[in-house]
Amino acid sequence: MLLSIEPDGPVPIYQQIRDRIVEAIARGRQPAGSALPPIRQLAVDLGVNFHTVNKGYDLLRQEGLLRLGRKSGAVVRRDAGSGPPDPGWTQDWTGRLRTLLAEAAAQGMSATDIVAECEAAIADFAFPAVAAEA
Amino acid sequence: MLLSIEPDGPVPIYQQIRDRIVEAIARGRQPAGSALPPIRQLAVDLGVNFHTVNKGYDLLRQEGLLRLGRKSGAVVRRDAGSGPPDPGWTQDWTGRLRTLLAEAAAQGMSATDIVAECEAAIADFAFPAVAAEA
DNA sequence: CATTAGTTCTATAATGTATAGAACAGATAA
DNA sequence: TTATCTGTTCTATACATTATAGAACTAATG
Repeated sequence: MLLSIEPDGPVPIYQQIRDRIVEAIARGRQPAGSALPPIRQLAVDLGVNFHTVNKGYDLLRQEGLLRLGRKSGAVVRRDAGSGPPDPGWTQDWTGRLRTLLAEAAAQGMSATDIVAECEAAIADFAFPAVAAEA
Repeated sequence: MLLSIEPDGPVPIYQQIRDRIVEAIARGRQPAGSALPPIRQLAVDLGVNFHTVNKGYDLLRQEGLLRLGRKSGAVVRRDAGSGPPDPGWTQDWTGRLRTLLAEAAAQGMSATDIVAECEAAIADFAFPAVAAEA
């Protein structure tokens, strides 16, 4: 199964679809150029309406991560090796990051634990091989 | 001004109120035991309905960060020095963290830049002084 | 030309958000 | 006691979002 969804959760289905695909891209399971399932097919697989999948794909297109074509279908447009992100996006993302990390600090998580969780998450991602490693 | 709000933004007002207070707690500007403005007063200051503020406060109460009393008002219940967070909360938070960091990786941000942003955010927080520092 | 797959349109039901007003329940102070 | 302050609960309305449903359209491919 490419995607797993919680239909009765608090987060909207189209948002879950978007999130799972973003994670798949970050982990290298969907590199730039790879194809995603057609809207209608994925909708059947997940047991949801095809408009819901369309909304998730369209979100990814707005974020620059997907290219949608008539017959070409949904193709990944960006991944970890596609160059630096848009400055406007970075500013927005930083704000969301600070809110999320602030929540951890307020809940009593230590600074070292927070950093450890961040590094553990990053360890699962597929970054392009750097020229100078040694 | 204790709080600033974007009324026409995509994120709900009650969520913004919750987020700003979480950040204030993490930064030590609202330590455990400190009082927040009364619901009706903050509503006037922000120019929103008092039910909206109530919803934000109630969210923080559900998260264990606020204690709400009849006359005592809204008082911060937890901060960075109140001990380790709930395991169930940690699991949920880790999932949200991974999604957010995956977005950065998919957008082309490097691993070192991501870690740097995390550490920059944490640098603004007020963690309790550790016994062994040297 | 037929097929495929995304796109656009209307429509409906359910849920979430924000506002509004009223009343209630404790706790404190005059 | 009485008045005041504070969170709490209730109904109600208006608007936006979410999810479903069906139909038709557009462009590219075989």
